[in-house]
Amino acid sequence: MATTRLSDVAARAGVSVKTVSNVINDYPHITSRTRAKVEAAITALNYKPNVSARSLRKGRSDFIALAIPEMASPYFAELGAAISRAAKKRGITVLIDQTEGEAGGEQLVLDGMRGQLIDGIIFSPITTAPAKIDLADTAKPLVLLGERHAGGTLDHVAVDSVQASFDATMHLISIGRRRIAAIGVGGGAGTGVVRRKGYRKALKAAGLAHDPALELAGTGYHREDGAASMRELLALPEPPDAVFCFNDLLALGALRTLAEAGLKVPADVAVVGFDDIEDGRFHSPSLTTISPDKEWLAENAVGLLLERIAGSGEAARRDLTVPYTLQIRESTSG
Amino acid sequence: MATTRLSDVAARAGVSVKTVSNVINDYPHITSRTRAKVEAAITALNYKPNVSARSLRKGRSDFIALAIPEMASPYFAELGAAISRAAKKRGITVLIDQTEGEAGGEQLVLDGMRGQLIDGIIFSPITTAPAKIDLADTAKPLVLLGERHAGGTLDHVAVDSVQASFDATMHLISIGRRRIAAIGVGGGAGTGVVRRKGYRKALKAAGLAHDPALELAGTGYHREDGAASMRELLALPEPPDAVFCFNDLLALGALRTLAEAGLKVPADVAVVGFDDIEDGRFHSPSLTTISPDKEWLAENAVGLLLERIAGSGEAARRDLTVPYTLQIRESTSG
DNA sequence: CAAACGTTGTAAATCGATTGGAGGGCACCA
DNA sequence: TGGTGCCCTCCAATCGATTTACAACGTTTG
Repeated sequence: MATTRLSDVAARAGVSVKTVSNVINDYPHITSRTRAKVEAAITALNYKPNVSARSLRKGRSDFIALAIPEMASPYFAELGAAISRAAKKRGITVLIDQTEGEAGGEQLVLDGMRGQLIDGIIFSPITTAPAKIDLADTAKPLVLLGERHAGGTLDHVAVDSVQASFDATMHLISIGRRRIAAIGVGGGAGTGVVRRKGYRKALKAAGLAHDPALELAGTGYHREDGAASMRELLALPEPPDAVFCFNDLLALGALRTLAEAGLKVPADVAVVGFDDIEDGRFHSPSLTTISPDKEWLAENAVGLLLERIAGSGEAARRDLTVPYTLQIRESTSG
Repeated sequence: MATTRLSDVAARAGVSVKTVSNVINDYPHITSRTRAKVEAAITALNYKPNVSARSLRKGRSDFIALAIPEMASPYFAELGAAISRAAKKRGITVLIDQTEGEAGGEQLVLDGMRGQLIDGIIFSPITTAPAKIDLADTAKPLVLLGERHAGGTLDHVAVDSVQASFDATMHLISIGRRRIAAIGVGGGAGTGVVRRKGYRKALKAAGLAHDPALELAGTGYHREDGAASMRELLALPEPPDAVFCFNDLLALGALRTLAEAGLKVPADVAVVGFDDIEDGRFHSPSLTTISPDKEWLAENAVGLLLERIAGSGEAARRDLTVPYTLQIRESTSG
């Protein structure tokens, strides 16, 4: 229980504090005998350097923050898990911040929250306008996830949403659908806009008419929003024969509504999602979806942030594009 | 960018450092005028106390850790979200630790990990034997989630799993099922054992024979495990007419298998889960399940831990029982 | 044999916030 | 005007690790 200090280790190993510090911080000029002695003492005493003291002195804590709208949302939970793992591999710890999708919470992230403890932030905004984020003087390195916007100045990691949405829509077209709806066009932080762009582009490429009645904004990106939007679509005089949902939760909600209505998927209505959460893989019917490589995303977001933290600062801004695949499952190929 | 210090605030407000500290730490004997001046300076400079320095000095960081098997698992994601919220309300921050269900990871939690930064731990073990946990000298207050075991010495918050499982099984019996399987009896850290106890108790109470072939251990608590176990059950010469799955993920996996087999739920097989994750509420059919009050759980786990942290120490061990309800949905009442 | 080198010890300062004690200044009351 | 509180300042020490500068020691090498 008595907290062991560096000096305790030094005493135990019969060396000076300086030497122990040298060992811990991988300094050159240390005999392997000394190093062994010190390491033995460290494990014997189960010594763990005091994070507060170290961070206070070094100005680095090896903590980074991940700011996401909500961790109970499967996509963010999976992302958080991947980022935590990626960080842990590099010896750093991730603090997860739920912004609750509120502007206030996100603003808090942008201000130097958490009193200089964290070394940097991976931020997945949802309400804050991109332009505002760029202006924020965070004092800490910041990597953005999610849709990019022109003229940004921050490092960025994201899927090419336009292309992915184009692919998803083209897939629906390729299986013979002609009346394709989109759910989620009003989505946060530009997501809706960008994915709609890909969707419209595909319709145009296929020479299909664009019907505004088939573009549903909804109020959020959850299952219930998808369910509600789908109900609206079914109430249309001429309901769609396919739906592209801008994330998997919306799609799962839509599937629920379709099941309640007694419609067959994909026979009556085909459904495509976006995110590839595990939930969709086990659903009946399983969900066709855009599958971003989350491990890649996590690795690179963390890597990018750590480079920023290590680097003196003025390197050029970088934009990484996350690889993705279209996972074709039962919801479009009965 | 220049990190503002306490002394900067003092200078700006025209008072001494001590006074600013007094204001921040809510000391008595401060004129409202002075307080106002200081607070104005704080907001003007956007001052945030340096967590490292404060924690070093005070020996408290207002950080607690939540150690869970994996945050990508919906139940834990929802729990983590609830606990984060509960903690934030009290001004403290939650670090989430994924033990990955590995003994090593859990052991790390038990050792005083994170170098004295955290004030306490909320621990949801899965592989570590309960007895071992009790013995661990964590040096930090620890609250356990999950199944309790006799003779424990640590604070504990959990659902009465035996009773809940009894209720779940009785519900299946009450709708006329007679051949009721259980999936997950081999589950981690005592969960399987305790829930099986309630399951068997219900069978016995109803005078139903207990068939060992209907108790599936499986290898984990994920969808794929549930799907695999269900396949085994269907391969039986005399398959069950109902299944009680020890968590919702298992149940969702089982539902998937049933759908693939072309069986109707609940007509052919009724299914009950445990946890009430959002996923099950939107599934078709929606999942009947034991619904623990997660908000209550979060509030009380955090509250209990904070009391421990604040208290000098020797208060008696406490055991809190989380309220739950049986949510009857389509998977048992078509 | 002496200079050079490599390894470790000593001593002291630093990071920023907190805290205790001694004392100064002020207002208010008698 | 003298006295009593109350509010606040000043000074110094502390938390634990890191880091700098320099000294001391032993070994190797020219």
